Amino acid sequence: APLPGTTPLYSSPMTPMTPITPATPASESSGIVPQLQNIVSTVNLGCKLDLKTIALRARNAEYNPKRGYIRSQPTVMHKLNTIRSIKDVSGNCCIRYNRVPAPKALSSLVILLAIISLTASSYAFQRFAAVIMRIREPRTTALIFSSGKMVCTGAKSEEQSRLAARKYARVVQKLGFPAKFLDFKIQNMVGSCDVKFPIRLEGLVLTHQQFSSYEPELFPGLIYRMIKPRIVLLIFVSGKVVLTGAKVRAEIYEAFENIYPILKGFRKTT
Amino acid sequence: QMKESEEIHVPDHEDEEAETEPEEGEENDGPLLVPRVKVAEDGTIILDEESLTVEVLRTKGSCVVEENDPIFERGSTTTYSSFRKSFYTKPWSNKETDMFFLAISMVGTDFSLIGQLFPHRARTEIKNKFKREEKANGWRIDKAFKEKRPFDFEFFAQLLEEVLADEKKRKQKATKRPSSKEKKPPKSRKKQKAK
Amino acid sequence: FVLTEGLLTTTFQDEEHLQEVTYSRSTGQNEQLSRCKQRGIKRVQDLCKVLYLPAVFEETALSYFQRAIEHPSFHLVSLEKKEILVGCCVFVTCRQRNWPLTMGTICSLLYADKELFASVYLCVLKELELDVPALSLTDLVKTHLNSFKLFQSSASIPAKFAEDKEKMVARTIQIVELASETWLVTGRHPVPIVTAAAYLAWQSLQPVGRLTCTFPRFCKLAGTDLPPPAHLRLKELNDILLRMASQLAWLRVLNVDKKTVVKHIGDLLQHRHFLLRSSFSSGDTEDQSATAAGDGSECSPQAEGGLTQAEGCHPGGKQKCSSVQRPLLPPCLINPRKRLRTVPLSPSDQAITGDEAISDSEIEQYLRSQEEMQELSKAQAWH
DNA sequence: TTGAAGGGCTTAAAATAGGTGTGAC
DNA sequence: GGTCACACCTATTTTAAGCCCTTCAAT
Repeated sequence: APLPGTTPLYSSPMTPMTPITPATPASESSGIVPQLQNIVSTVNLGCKLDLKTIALRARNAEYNPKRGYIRSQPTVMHKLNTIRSIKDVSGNCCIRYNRVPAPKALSSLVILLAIISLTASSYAFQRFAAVIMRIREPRTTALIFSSGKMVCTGAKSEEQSRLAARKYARVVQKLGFPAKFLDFKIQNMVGSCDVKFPIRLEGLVLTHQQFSSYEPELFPGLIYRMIKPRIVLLIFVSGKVVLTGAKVRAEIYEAFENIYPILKGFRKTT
Repeated sequence: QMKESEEIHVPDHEDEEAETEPEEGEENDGPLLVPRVKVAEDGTIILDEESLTVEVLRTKGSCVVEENDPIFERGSTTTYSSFRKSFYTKPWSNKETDMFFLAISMVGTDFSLIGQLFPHRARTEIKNKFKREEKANGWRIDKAFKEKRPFDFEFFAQLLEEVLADEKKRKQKATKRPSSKEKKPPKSRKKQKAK
Repeated sequence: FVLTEGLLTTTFQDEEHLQEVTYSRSTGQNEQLSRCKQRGIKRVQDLCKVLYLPAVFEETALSYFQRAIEHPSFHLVSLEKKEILVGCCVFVTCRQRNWPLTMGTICSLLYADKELFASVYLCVLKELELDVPALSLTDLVKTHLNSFKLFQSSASIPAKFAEDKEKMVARTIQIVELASETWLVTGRHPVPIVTAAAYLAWQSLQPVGRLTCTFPRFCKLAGTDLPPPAHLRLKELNDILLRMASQLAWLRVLNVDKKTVVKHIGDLLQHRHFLLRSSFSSGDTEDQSATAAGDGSECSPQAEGGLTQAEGCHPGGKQKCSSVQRPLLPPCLINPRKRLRTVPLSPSDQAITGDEAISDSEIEQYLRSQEEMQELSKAQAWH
């Protein structure tokens, strides 16, 4: 598969390129290479972690395991008129203030009761049980679990994702945990590109109905579930395409080369 | 038909004072919608939670259809529903943005903790602000993270209060006297203030 | 055991029979076998009644519901979703028979959250592998206009505002088709398009006295909603009409503007194919047009370093468009929304192998010193 | 009174995981 | 009634274009 930055530039989109043999016949190649936008990977650090310690000692970390309840106070009435949100003891917002929808405005007492019931007891403020950690180089975010498993998101290449994951592991090590670096694996890749011509989605959904879902009432893009490779594509009228669900980048490239000739068939009114 | 509850999501209010009023709605439905509440001697509000909960669960989707005879015609008009649960985020002014970067340099990337420094902002607002600034002014994020400052809650709270009060004052002035084009000299942004 | 095994038959008699058996059995001896299923069946029937659907729809909807409720993917979902499932099955049935029911209508009947309905609906399509035709805009025009109160004068509708229904439907359909041909429909909510087209149709059928009636007032008269995107659709349609009008010599001398162009909609629609061809670059150059509107096709396939530059040249392209032969393109390509983008990979980023050494000092910038930790806990205690 | 602008939600994918909803055993 | 085996909420990332909502600027 062609590599984005290293391949000689194609002087013309339709010109078959010489150096690397594409999977498809040269005459059918799109000449367009999808760009990777996001990579999700997992690693097992191989030891149990105390997330509270990590959150306290790392200044690039965040952790809200669970909550307490806010007890209703006489000041609730006052708060109603002066603030825009109520936060729980961890500082997380549990209630936001906006305007009551006009047609079915609720009486303020009902609102107050709802707020009290939510803050007082019946609502459990579920929080996520992982440390959220960020580094700037490569710019990524990681979820670190007490089991020692870690998820790394936001990298734009496989190598970046691996390097970032190693840095997170080093931070954890430096905090005193015997972290290892086991089973690094790319779990998902997202790519995007532009075919440079508008696409009649309503025509495409007719001829590829078994793979497509196009519901403009719900989402402006057509959702195309390709079987081989098993990739989901979001196709937009503008000609922009998003590809996701890949484990390796070749799947993104292959899926795009598969869809390109199909899209070319719908650039004009059908 | 069927207006009442709308329930759980907690809409809210803020617009006006309601304080004075247990006006309550008699306009809304029937006997059961309003849960009972009483005020204890110390002022604590006590809610008959059970009634509220039951109410909410019941209205949540169950028998809408069978119990009324809506006159919906085919292709009817009422179709454009918008039960959206989106929340409006007040735009960040330049000075508040400066405070945001100050917070970053004080506590790092703990958005919940930063949220405690901004009483009027939710964690998601802080997180979105961070992501937005990362794309638009990534260098400022880097700079703020590297320039560590001592974490002084009181200092921050006081400074923020001043900034917000200032803004409010300015806004009122602007609305009352539109002529004054003073507004605010567009400084900041580049050089940051705050000691 | 499955009570409904073999239930998905195709004839009315079979289905009715099995349905009866199912109901009595489950109520009589096996009550717990899905209380929610029984309730769901009842709700499907009620919903069909409320919507005045033809009798045949009910059986189809019921068979979908039973298929769905027994499908492994829906066994363990929340009760709330199961109730929405009812609406999805009715909705699917309507779609398959080209009955123009919108999601908004069904959501308001079910008192359901639109986003939740949407997710259940997409799930049903995926899991049951259903092929559902798109909502037919032509059919939607007919039924949507049917609810307008414009077709006979009354206390609230002056005679000059009343319009013949057939004429109104015919012209609205033509305008919707024009919108579709000019990329105004793809990816957009259908109802606002119809609303905007109906307004233009109504004005154009008798411009005298109606030109001064605003869009919101029109909707109020007709007793219909005015969804926010309808304003945008109206603006886009006006833009197209003006462009078409500029091709006709006798209109050019009249100096038509966005208000007066409405008077000539009849003429414009008559020659719409010709006018579209001549007012935009011809059909086949769509690929050139894309090139003209976007950045050069040369620079984009590969160079991502050129991304920011490419954005920089958009304004130029836009201006070019507005003057002469603008290509016929979707509005989202003509007025690209400026969005923040992540900075692209720099060459040095691409050189990363993943095996680089990691310095201690780099890691240490992420750690709090002993003093910082004390400050932090002190501050939190205070709070 | 209008619009424009800005921010946040929708859709897809994938791993991580506790607590709880759900219904058949 | 307890077990089982999922659902599914919270959270993270990233692109696409449309819609919704609020605020503020000109007319």
